[in-house]
Amino acid sequence: MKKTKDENTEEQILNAAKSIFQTKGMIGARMQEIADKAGINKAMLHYYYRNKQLLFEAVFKNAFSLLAPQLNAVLNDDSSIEEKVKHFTSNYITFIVKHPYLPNFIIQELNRNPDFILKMKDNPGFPNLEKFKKQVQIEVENGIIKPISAEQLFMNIMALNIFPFVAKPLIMAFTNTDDEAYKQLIEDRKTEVADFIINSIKNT
Amino acid sequence: MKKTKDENTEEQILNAAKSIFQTKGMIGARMQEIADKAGINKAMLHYYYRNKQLLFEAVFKNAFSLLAPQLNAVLNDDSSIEEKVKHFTSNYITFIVKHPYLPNFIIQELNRNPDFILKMKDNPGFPNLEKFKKQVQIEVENGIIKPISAEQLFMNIMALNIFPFVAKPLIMAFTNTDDEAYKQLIEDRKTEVADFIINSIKNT
DNA sequence: ATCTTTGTTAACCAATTGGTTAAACCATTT
DNA sequence: AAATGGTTTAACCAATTGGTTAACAAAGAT
Repeated sequence: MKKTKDENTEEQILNAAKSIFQTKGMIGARMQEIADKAGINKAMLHYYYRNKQLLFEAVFKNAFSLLAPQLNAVLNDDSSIEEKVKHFTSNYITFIVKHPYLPNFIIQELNRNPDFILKMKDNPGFPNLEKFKKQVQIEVENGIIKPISAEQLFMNIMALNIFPFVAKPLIMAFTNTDDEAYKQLIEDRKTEVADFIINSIKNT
Repeated sequence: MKKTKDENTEEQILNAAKSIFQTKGMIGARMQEIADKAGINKAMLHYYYRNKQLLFEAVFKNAFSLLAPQLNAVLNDDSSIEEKVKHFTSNYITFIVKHPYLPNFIIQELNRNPDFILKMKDNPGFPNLEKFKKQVQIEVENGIIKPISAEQLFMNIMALNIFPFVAKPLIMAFTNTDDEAYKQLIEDRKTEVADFIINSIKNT
C-alpha cells in the first residue's frame, strides 16, 4: 500500500474537513477546498466518506464529543453548586479559548438542522441534568442558595460562558474593543463569571 | 406604470428576502426561492437590487436597525442601573419572541464577515456605551452596586437575554424540554433574568 | 512472477445557481 | 393612436459544485 506515511489519509481528511467546516459551515464549505487543505485529490474524500453529508457528520460528531463530556463531567461530580460553577467556568473558558470556532459551529449547524441533535442524544456521554437538578433542589431547600430552577441556572451558566465567543463581533463593536482588549475581557471572565453567578444565587 | 398595487414590488421582494435570508442565511438562501416567495420573476430581484449581495445587505441593515436602536434607547435613558436591567430584559425578550430568527441571523452573518459591522457603526442609531459606562462607574463609587466593569456587566446582560434564543436546540436537548416547555422557560426569564442580575450586583 | 486488493489520480458529468438579455407589457404623455 | 419609459417575463449563459468513472500505482497474497 502507498500509505503508512506520517499520517494516514483518512485522518488528514478529517483534520482538513474540521478546519473548513468549522469556519465556513456545512453549506459554505467546498469539497475541493477540503481536498486542497488535506493535500489530496477530491475523489479521495468520496472514497473515504462517500459524500459531503457523511464527512460533515463525522466532523460534527467529533466536535460535539469534545464539548459535551466536559460539561457532563462537571455536572456529575460530587462538589457543591458553588464549586461546580467555579470549576466549570474556569475550565470551559480555558477550553473554548483553545477552540474558538467550536461553539459557533455547533450552534449554527444545530439551528440549521435541529433534528441533528437527536442522533447525539443516544450517545452515552451526552450531558444529563438529573443529578444537577436534584442538587439544586437540595441546596435550595437547605438554604444554601436562593430559590432558582435548575434549568434556569443551567441556562444562565451556559449563556454567560459561551455567549461572548459566539457574539464576539457584535460585542466588540458595541463595547468598542479591539482584538487584544477583547482577549483580556475573556480572560477576566474566567473568574468574573463565576463570581457573578455565585453572588446572585448564594444565600448570606 | 403597472405598480401602485396593494404593495409595490420592491417591498414584496424585501419581505420575501427577509424571510428567506433570516432562516437560511446569506449562503443558504437561493435567489429563485426568494423570487418564488415574492411571487415574481427572478430577474426582478436583479432589476431592483442588482445582485444577491446588495439584496442581502438591504435585509441585514433592516434587521440590524430593528435590534440596535432598542438597545440604545434603554442604555441612554435616565433610569438607574437596576431599572435599566429590568426594562431591557423584559422588553428585549418580548421583542425577540416576536422575531426569533433575528439574533441568530445577525450573529451568524457577522461571524461569517466581521468587517460587515463597520458599515453599521457609522449609523447614528448605533449603540453607544459611553453613558452606561459612566453610570456604572458612579453607582459603583456610590456603593449602589458592587464593583464590576461596564463591559462585563453589558456582556452578561446581553448573554443572559440573547443566548437562550441562539442556542435553543442545544439547551432544549440538554434540559430535555419540548417546544412548549421551552417557551415557558423563556417566558419566565422576562423577570427571572433581571432578578438574577440584580441579585448579583446590588449592594445590600 | 502474477494476481488481487487497496489507494490514488485526472478527466468527466449532470445539476444547480447567480446573473444577463432581448422582447413584451402597460400606464402615461404627446 | 403613436411614442415613451419604467416594469416584467421567458429563455439563456457561464461558472461552480458534488459526485462518478476508468485507468493506474503500490503492496501483499499465492
